[in-house]
Amino acid sequence: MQLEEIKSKFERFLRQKGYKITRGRFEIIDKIADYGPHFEIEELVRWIANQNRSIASRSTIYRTVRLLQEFGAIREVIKLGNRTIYEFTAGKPHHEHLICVQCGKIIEFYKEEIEELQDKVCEEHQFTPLNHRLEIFGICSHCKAKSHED
Amino acid sequence: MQLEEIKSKFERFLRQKGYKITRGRFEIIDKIADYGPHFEIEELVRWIANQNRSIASRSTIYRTVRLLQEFGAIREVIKLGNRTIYEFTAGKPHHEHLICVQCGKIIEFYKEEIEELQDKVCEEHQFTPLNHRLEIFGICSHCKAKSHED
DNA sequence: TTAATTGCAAAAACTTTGCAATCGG
DNA sequence: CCGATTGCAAAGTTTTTGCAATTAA
Repeated sequence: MQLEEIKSKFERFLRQKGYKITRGRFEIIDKIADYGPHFEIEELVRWIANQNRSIASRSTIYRTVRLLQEFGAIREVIKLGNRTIYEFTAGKPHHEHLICVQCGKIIEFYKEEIEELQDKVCEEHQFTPLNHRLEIFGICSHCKAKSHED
Repeated sequence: MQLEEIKSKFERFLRQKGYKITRGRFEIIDKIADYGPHFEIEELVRWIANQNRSIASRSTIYRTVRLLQEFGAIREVIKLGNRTIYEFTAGKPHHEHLICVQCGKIIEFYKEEIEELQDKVCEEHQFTPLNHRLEIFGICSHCKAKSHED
């Protein structure tokens, strides 16, 4: 999905909720898209603050991230210790993550069968799933190779 | 695994690390075992503080929870918003969780095939898994039934 | 006009830490 | 005795919020 498409869908979302279309909100989307697929809020706050023209305060960024989660463009994908890593899903299909605990590298994957098995488990428990998150923590191939050098 | 067995393994763990065997640490294990399988730290701190004989301060509880995680008796199993729910795994076999976002109910499940598929994914990425967490958020059967009453 | 939004600073919630006193081995 | 542990209070992080000024509709 194109960025412009997301923004116009977000605009519709805001209208439908009775919220206002402000420049700040859309500039934050641009910045998040620029930043890359994964970010932590404080990281984003500092990054935005360090740019020549500041577009939004810390509170507005926090509030907008919450709004974008509600809208569905952003997801909390990794919870590691006290850190939360968000993903700008931007219409990307659903997927899970491998996280290298050594270098922080994030690898995305999708396994249809895992999804199906989850649905099965939910059925067995008469549980209606809304969303899920699978995080696999470990060591990536690069870090493993590096540790063998010693 | 029996509580006493866990405690004696923990004792060995402490010795092996050059740490000390203190009464506080073992009383905290007892309290966690008493509390139930899932807890949040602040909840536990308040619960312990409200008992006639206080056994450990907030810092000691935080420090001991960290130690027990290192030891492997405790796991961070659910990360929801800014909350962290720990589990006293106590030698229970590995499993994942369904979390009802309405009432907070936690249902444990285990699906061998999901585990196998995860291993397969890791192999495909030459990724060495250390641990993982699968959280499925949704509505439990009880809450669904209740919402149909209206 | 009027209701939502923003920025700021303050507060809240959670967690870690420095330090002096204490305790275990 | 020596080094680890504890409790306390202080500080660190991350996130939320009250409020007055501003802005969108």
